Amino acid sequence: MSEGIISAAVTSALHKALCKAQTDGQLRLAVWPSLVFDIPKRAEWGDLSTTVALGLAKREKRAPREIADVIASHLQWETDLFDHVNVVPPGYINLTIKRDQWFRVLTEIERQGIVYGDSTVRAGQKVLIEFVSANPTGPLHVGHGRGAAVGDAIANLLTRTGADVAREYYVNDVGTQVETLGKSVLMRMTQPSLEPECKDVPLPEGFYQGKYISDIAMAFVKSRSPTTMKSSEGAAIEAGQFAKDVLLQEILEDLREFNVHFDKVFEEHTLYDNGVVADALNVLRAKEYVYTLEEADWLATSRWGDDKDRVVRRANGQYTYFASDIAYHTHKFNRGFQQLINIWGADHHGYVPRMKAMMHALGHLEDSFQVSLVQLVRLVRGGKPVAMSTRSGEFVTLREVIDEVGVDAARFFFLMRRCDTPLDFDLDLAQKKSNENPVFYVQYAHARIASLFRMAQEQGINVPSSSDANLTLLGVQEELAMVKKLEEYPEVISESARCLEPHRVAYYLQDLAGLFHSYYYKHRILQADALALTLSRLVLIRAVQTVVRNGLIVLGVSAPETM
RNA sequence: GCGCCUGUAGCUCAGUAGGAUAGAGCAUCGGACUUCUAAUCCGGUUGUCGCAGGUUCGAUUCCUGCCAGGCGCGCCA
Repeated sequence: MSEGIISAAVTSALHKALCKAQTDGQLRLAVWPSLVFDIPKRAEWGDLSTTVALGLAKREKRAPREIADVIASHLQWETDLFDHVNVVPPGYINLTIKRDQWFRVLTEIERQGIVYGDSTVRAGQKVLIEFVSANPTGPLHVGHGRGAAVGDAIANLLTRTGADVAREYYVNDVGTQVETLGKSVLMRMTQPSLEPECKDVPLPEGFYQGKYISDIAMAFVKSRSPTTMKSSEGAAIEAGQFAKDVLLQEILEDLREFNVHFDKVFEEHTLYDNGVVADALNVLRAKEYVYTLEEADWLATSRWGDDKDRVVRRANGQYTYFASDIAYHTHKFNRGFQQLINIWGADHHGYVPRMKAMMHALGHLEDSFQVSLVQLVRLVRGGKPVAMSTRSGEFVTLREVIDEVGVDAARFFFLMRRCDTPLDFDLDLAQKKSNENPVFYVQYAHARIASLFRMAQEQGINVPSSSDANLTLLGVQEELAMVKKLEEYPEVISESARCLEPHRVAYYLQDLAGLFHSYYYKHRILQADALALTLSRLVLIRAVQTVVRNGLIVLGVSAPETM
């Protein structure tokens, strides 16, 4: 179920009402309208409202108000579900749900527990999500961290909607950059720069500058006999391989610490070792999508909207990065994945059109490939941006951020904003233990509920099952508001998954936590002289706790019992 | 020059398969601790939804053109 039980019931009632209207000849309904409704902005407009009548007016050639009246007249019969049905000009149908119906939400959450919010909209779909894929030429920086958090959360969302999801990290270990990496290591070795005081001496432009290069150089020296220390071509390759392996392991270690795990680390060089690149290009050449011009091979991407055709093999015989990517994505499809999702830094957006073109060339729907572009992260401390520069190698690493604010805060902050807008990451705020800090605020709602349960336990009160509580005692406005919010959760998940937008979950959790904190302050939950009320309130807040936890799991943030 | 993203309250941002009087947090001002965690809560203030047209019963949302900011436009990866 991709929507809450109340929404589902209303959809079904609306469907029935339209059928009845059609059978009775009141509406033609040649084209069936989509049964959408939203939560009205104002409470006096009811719990839910639909604009189907407005949408139908043109096709039925009748006033929207009339159509709304017809539909409403049939909805009126659903007396178990609706308290009342109002038609408001120009043709809104406002629905007020019977109060008792709402309590079914609590029973449902109790029944489903950890899977509340899950759906089957992507059942049977094999999805490959490729993310991070940072080049193994240095440690992960904060931007990669955002990509990691976003990719992992999206993968969680897809799993929650029933997809069979594989997480993959693609390693560019072919080409000039590993060579440059090796040369950088050698240069640190051949200069007298292994001495600690020389680590800061900059290398010539175009080489990797970070201090980590010196560390790797030292490790490389230890692992090799001095005779192989010549700065020959062979030594550069060897040093590059060595450095790449070290850095990749460190990257994966950082990601593990960040609770990001991959099903597969896919190394680009295997595509060459196994002839996948040549095969993939041969297939495209057979379709006459690849042609030779001026001794280079081109893929005719401009046929499908790219600005120009792209070189796949250079005149010197070497394949381009794009050739690897063609092979890699061909290989993804060949492994049985139907939907490919890539999470990229926004600076790669210029690459998207040729990827879309590639899909056409490979004979797949353009929609089978989706990219989420993740914008930059700007670290802020004391209200001022933290200086970052990749050129000097003095960027802020993901590890430094994790060490400073913790995994939970880092992940939540990375997921707080829509990923295509730049993110200001406030390092001070992320560490605050107060309501200003959204992570803390949400986690604290979970912990506070756990604390209430402990307190109840001490008084000999266990949280009852919903069937053992009189839920109709839940009557105050704050309680109803929370239940309605809980009912929205499945749709929040399915919509976040559909749009690949995990930030919606973060916003939802802040709203829900806000409702809870406000409720907690206004109404006493544990009341010795009102046991029945206490029991029903415990059922309610357990449902809140379940949903907060489920949402945090999607974001990859822990749900603590105590704080 | 071409392309992509962004432009919503003082700040940071939600909201867009078109819907009713546009929201939240922060900041600011003023309140609430003999209390189940005050690690929290309550109230007040805040808008030409970048600008101009168009589509329509209705546009922050869709289309076109401008303006501003960011990013990208290699036989690099």
